[in-house]
Amino acid sequence: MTDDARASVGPVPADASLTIGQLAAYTAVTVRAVRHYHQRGLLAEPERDASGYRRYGARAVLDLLKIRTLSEAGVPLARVQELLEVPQPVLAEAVQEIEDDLDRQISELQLRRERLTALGRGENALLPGELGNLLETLRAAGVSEWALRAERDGWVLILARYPVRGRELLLDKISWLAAPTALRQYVLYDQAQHWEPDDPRLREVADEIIGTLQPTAADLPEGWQEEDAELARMLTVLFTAAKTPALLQLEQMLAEGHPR
Amino acid sequence: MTDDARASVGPVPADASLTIGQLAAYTAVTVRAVRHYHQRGLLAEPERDASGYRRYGARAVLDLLKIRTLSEAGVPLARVQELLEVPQPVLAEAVQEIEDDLDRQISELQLRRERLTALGRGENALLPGELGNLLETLRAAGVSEWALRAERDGWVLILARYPVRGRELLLDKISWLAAPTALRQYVLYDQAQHWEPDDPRLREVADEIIGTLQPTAADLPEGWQEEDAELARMLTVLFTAAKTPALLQLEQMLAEGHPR
DNA sequence: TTGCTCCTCACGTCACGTGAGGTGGC
DNA sequence: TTGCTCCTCACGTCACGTGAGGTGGC
Repeated sequence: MTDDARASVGPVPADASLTIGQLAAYTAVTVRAVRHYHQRGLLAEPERDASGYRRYGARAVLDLLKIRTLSEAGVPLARVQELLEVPQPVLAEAVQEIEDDLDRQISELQLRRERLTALGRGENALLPGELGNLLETLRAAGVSEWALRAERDGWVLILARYPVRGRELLLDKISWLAAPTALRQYVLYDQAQHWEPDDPRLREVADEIIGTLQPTAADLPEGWQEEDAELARMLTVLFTAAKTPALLQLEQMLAEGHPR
Repeated sequence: MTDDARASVGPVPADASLTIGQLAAYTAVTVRAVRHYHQRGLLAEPERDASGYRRYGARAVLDLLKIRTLSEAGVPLARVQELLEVPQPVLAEAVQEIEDDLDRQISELQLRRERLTALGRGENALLPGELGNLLETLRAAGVSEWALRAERDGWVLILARYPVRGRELLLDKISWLAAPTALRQYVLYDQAQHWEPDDPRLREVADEIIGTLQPTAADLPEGWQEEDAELARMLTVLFTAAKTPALLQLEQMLAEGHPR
């Protein structure tokens, strides 16, 4: 017997070999997976015993641990097969890349975990942070549920279609509302919609608002790019879609432009 | 128009609505996935425009963000569907469990990352730590590659079949080899196999080993449980499978038992 | 005799991916 | 007219899971 012959891990005496169940249990894969790897040619078919049962030696354990390690790291079985036939230094190099990939997967999972936590706080928490902040500010100021929803839905649509300009406009609105007078006017305007069109308080609200700047779609500067004109139209459509008679009356007063 | 009617997010004017591509891009899913969610009944089919194109409002964005968040966390779509119809507090409770699940997934990935690093160091690094240590000790002592492989493969098979008793025996062997004389005898025994059966150095090695304890399968205490008897037979099969003439001669000398 | 493991097909599963063939707006 | 998006089938993919029907060892 030569040293070479002994060095290769040959067939093992049946007494000291493993059944497919033992192999699978030790390497923590399913029996079905082992058979699947045989079918795909990833794992060599071992000898059979008198009953036709597969009998595995130590090589199968090593190979299977390798296959599982790579496969669980997200490597497709086709690629695993390639890597099984490659010398150790090349494998080590490939493993580096797979590790980077796994690190990205872990970061992704941590991101998903954060988004999940957000969902636990309500669906609005899944929206961009700036929008969430705006809605919180308005809610804290006593803005009606309906207005909150209209604000949210309008911005969602705007942001989805114009991510860059939309975000700029949103930040503009947030800084505008940072002024207490602006926020107060917003709340008044919101409350006014439930009044009768001839409610005398409408006049008071109009007088308070007139004279202070309130940006609207109409204020958008001329000469905007086409995208911006499109955006302006979208803003108009969204924020004039559902106005109560009281609001229309209020806007009429504002359009006249001078306090009575 | 009643407050209730306005509060529900109804169909959006086509001018301010999203195409399936815009919706998909903003929520970072594929167009195909959105259609798939429609097919499964997860996401309501929206109105169509004159060309038969789907037109989405803000509700679809919110719903889709919810679906994506849950689905990416590993929740099956069937379960996602259930959770979409559940009130917020119940959802929040479910999210807790899903978070725990995600945490487990992250831990699993970190484990896989460690195993991947081990694979980068060679296939032996995938084996149990104790076995790896044993092999390192022997390699450092100058044991032949063949003996290392035989040792490794033998223990792999033993550990796979008898995880508990096998590990105990392995630890026994490790502590036995901690004694310098034991390690030296191991190395001598290993080297002797390449000599001629009538090499006079065999006598010297035999004389050195005789008188010191070397545990073998034959030393196993009587009255072992059946598993242990089975294990003993396995040990014998494994470690007498491939002996050179020199080793047989050496064992003959050892069996005689007294130094010449 | 019962229970457990093993065997080989072969169809099923899950969440979409990927053409196939065609229409519509700029 | 070209390029891009949209539409609806409908089969394909990946890594096995899951019976179906049968044998073998204790």
